[in-house]
Amino acid sequence: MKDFLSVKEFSKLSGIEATTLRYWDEIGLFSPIRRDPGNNYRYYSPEQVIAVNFITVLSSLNVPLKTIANLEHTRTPASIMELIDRQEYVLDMEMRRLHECYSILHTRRELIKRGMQADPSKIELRQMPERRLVVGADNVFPEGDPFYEPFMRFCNQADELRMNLSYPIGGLHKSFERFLANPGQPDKFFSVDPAGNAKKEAGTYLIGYVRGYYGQFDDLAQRLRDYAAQHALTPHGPLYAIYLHEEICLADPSQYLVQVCVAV
Amino acid sequence: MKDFLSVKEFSKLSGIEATTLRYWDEIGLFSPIRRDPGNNYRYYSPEQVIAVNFITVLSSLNVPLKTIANLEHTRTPASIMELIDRQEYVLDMEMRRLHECYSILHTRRELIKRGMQADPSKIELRQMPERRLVVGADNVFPEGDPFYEPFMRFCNQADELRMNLSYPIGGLHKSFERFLANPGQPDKFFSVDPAGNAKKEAGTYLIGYVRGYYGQFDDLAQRLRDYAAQHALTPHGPLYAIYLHEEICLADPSQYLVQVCVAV
DNA sequence: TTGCTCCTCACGTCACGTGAGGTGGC
DNA sequence: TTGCTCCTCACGTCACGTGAGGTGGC
Repeated sequence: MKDFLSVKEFSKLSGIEATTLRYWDEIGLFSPIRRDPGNNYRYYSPEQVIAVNFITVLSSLNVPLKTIANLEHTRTPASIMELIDRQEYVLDMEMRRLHECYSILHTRRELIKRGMQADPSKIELRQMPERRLVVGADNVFPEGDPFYEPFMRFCNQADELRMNLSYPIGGLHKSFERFLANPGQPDKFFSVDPAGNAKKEAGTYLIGYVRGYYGQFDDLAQRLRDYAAQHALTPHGPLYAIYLHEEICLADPSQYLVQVCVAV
Repeated sequence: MKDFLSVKEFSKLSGIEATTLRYWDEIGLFSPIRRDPGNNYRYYSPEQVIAVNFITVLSSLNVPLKTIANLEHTRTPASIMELIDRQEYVLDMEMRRLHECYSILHTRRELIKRGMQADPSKIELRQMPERRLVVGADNVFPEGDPFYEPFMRFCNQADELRMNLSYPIGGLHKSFERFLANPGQPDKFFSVDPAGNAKKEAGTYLIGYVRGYYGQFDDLAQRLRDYAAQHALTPHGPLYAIYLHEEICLADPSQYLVQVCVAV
């Protein structure tokens, strides 16, 4: 059998597992050009590496093996073109998706890191860069449960606002005064999406941290006000509460870490 | 159960199939915050949409559910960061891979289309743009089988030359004269990789097509020579035989379509 | 003879999908 | 009562992976 390759040889040449080659043969996707009539050994030709490489490209793109098998059985230039056309579109979508995932993970990591470095006991004054956001509609807080309804409404806006809820989220208070009056009830929710249509402006911010569930800022509100008074600072513009460590990082809601910042 | 969401409601909010939510509950990856003690109904809280969205991002990146489950059970900022670090690397690799697949499909489609438009009976003169290639080592043709050994050697160089054999391939003859003398035995093989380190120069090329297996150019060689003589053209530089429709497009090797071109 | 490769067959795995049969809420 | 949703349990699916037991080539 000098001019043919055994399963192992062909496996090495093509980079495909021998067990996969047997499976592909079994389902009729890709078979060796000959079988030894005596011992049933599979023998491939070197040229088959071209066809099998094309199959691996498609299968690595999650094209169902049945679809590829159909293609292999008809084998006309037109049908190949058609599949490639479709796949180029799918690939384009997939690459956009991966880009979005990258952006989601990156944004999350940045915020988690910020939370790990934060000292919840301190108020600080720092320059913050611009940050893009997608901001939801005005919240309406009913009696009773403080978060359920407005948060639900925010989530339901996701589609409409082309908002991806995998990004970190936060609450926006229209002014420092409104925060002081109702620290647990943000006027809007937002998601920290770097492709957002709204932005938190760059500038000097008064920053505080607090541990606890979304609604518990009572102590921090006072501390921020005192700090601002002592340093003769006038908060202006909206106040942002970004949930750095929540559900994802910590099982215990009382340990959630929130960063609160307002421009001064 | 006003403040809780049923499986269907949570499914709609999160975009995750109800059956998937049940499966994730079953394997201990993600469970509703409460169960009705009477009928065992699952009830989710709206806040859980944050955690589940993070899970879907990871699972859509093919992180094993067990890995995600471990993460969910420890839930520390440091362990999340570690996973995100790894995933950013994996994502980077994956995006490069998809880019390569896109390039492979695109290059193949271009050549297949060219083949569909070609008229094998005609010789033509055309301007061709530069094309990148990865060229293998010099072929050595032994007696007997004309293709097996050199083609095998070419395939085995793939790793070393960082050559991806999923791109279309072809044969290179160092000169028109060498092609005339031995049309079936190219001096080198090459792969049509747009990121290749070698190139086929842009310029005016004498182009012919032929149907048949890699080695059968006898008629075409003469026709090209006659055409060149009649039009007072002097072929120079290497001759390229690009296999437009082979194994992938056509089951019958006698119908393979090869484009032969040489600069004039 | 020894070690290696090859074969088939059966069963496992992962992340669900699909009914089947039955209960519960408005 | 009707229609809808929910439940569990069992089995199917896709693309392999993993031995188990046995044969064949150098």
